[in-house]
Amino acid sequence: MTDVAELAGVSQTTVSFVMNDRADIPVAAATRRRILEAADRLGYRPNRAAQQLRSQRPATIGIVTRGIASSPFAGQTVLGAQRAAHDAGFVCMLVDVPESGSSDEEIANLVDQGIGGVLYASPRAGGPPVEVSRHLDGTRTVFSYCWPAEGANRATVILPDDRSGGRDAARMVFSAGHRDVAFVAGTFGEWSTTRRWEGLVDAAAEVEVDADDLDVRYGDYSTSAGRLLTLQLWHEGRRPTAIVAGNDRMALGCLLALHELGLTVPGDVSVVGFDDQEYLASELTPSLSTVGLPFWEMGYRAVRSLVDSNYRLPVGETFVDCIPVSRDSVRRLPASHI
Amino acid sequence: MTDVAELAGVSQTTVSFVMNDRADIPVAAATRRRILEAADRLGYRPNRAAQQLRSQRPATIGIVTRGIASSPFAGQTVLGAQRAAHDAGFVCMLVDVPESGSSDEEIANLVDQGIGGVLYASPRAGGPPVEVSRHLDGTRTVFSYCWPAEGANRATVILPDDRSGGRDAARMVFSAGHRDVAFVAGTFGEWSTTRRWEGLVDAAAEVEVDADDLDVRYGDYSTSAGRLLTLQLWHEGRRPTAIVAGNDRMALGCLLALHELGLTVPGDVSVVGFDDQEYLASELTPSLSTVGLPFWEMGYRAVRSLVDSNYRLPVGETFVDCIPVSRDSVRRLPASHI
DNA sequence: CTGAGTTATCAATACGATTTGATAAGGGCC
DNA sequence: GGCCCTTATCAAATCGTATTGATAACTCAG
Repeated sequence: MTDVAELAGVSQTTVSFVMNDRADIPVAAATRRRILEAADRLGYRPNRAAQQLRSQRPATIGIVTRGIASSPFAGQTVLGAQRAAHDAGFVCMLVDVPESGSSDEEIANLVDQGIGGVLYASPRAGGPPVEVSRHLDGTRTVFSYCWPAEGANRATVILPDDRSGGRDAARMVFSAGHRDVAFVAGTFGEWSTTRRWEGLVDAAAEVEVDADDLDVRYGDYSTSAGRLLTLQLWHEGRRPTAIVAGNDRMALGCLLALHELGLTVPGDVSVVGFDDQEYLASELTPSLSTVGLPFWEMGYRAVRSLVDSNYRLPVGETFVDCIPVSRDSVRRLPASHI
Repeated sequence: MTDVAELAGVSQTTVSFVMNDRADIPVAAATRRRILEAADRLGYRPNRAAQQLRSQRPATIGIVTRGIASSPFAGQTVLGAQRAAHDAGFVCMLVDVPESGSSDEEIANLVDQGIGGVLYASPRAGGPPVEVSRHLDGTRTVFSYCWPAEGANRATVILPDDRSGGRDAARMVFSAGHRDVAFVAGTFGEWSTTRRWEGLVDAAAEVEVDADDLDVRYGDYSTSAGRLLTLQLWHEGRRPTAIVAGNDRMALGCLLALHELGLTVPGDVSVVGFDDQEYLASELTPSLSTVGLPFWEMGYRAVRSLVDSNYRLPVGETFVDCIPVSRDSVRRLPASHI
């Protein structure tokens, strides 16, 4: 910056004013031009460390992910977060932590960076609540698809609206005329599982189907569980015309099981998934009707709330709508069938 | 730090020496203890910006990923990278860029941070070569599973050994007695596809199978391509006893197709995948024998080479072994069958 | 012509650490 | 005792920027 000042024949102070586009300080147009030219010629780039040291204003956002590696989804959250950070002139620092265990040191490292806030992102609502490191005590934190172990009611949490998502999924089959529907669900008791089930019940009520007539079986969100539960249904003599699966992997399991049973999808049975998992849902045969989770938007809104004072997420839970995607795995039943 | 010095009754200089564990400067044990105690009491944490400004030593590594969001693999690279960075006291800054298009500004941002080096990570060798931003000119860069568009021969590149991986995959079926093997391959001409094919030919030679007797068909690494190519094989009257698929998604396509054809896996046909894709390979029925890619190690070694001067990746290509995983989708043929 | 207000610029300081060069005290040797 | 070497400590300079308070030149109303 001193070099630029010298080349432009002004003081370093003035250069700083120009570089920061300070509206409250007038700089002659000619001077401004000379400075910008000099900066350009010298390829001047600001020294972030110096900026930060002097201004004390944070310029980076910490993203703490639980299991980015194991999930095809966490990445979307990170992308949304990055966009929001970038829009506000922030940069992102990423730390991945195991689902349990504190990684205290990593977090401390992050905080030392002079962070403007932290996004704590999980790819799913399962697993234990987040043990928040003490090092984050003075730092604004937003939780995405997870809750802190302590003070969850005072935390800012952003969540997909799994309930309305479940409703969306169920409507896909109900509106196609199906009435005998099975729910091949994920892990029993897990937040998302319960919410999706509630949504399914909502949708059933809309078409005057009694919730008790819905056959629900719980597994663990894996492909093999989807397959086994489906086989189990048939072995018990149940013959639903449609299956709503807990997620796309389970839906794949359903597909495999139905194949084994000599049934076709959607000819004999319709199947709906959940997640709109990349490289999976759209590629299966038939392509899977499913409900996508709004990870990108969750990441975006969470971080925007950290960097943009005109935009604040409220304390408590904020829900973001899921994104239903209609594809080929649902067949409309002929009217006579109903 | 000044506070710590005051509380401990020493100069700030001495505190700095203790905090940095400087071996070349002797500090009395008692003094050291007093300082550490004071630091602990005050909850002292160093100001990274100040450290960096003064020392001019970089403390962060930039990770540029192409498409972290869309891939279940990139995450592993990031994890390995993070471990290596952390081990050397570095922290990671992450930027995701679209596969084509420069994201110049994001990269400039990264470099301004005072970066110690950059890892350019792609989840697959496909796509166009990386257009490296000019802003990275003075920065040491390592490429993982991709090459720079310019000066590729002078770049440091770390790659999975897809050829030996292909060999591993093929050996799984050859050593189980299969001789009539089809290769349901990925995108034609793509680096990985070619290398895997070469490996397959290597393995064929080992058991004296002529490469011309291998039936190879190219698709695009998608599940639906795997399915269509498999159906096509059978429609043309081919009856291989084993299929080596270009990746796990294609292997899944094979499974689906074989189901449709009324065949069982591995009873009638054995299938081998590639990637050991999380949530997929191990969950299918039968669980998929496959070959994992060493993403974690690639990330680790790449970044270690940036932060640890005792460990340097050579200029040019470095290959890391793939990780064969034997599961249930391959059946050993009875000896009489051969 | 004067004083106040505006415009354009700068000198000096502070941010919190690292690093350099200096100083003082103690020990060993002749 | 004088000299040198080692040990233990510190004062001061420095990194590159943002910020504050001052200054000089100019404008304009009275």
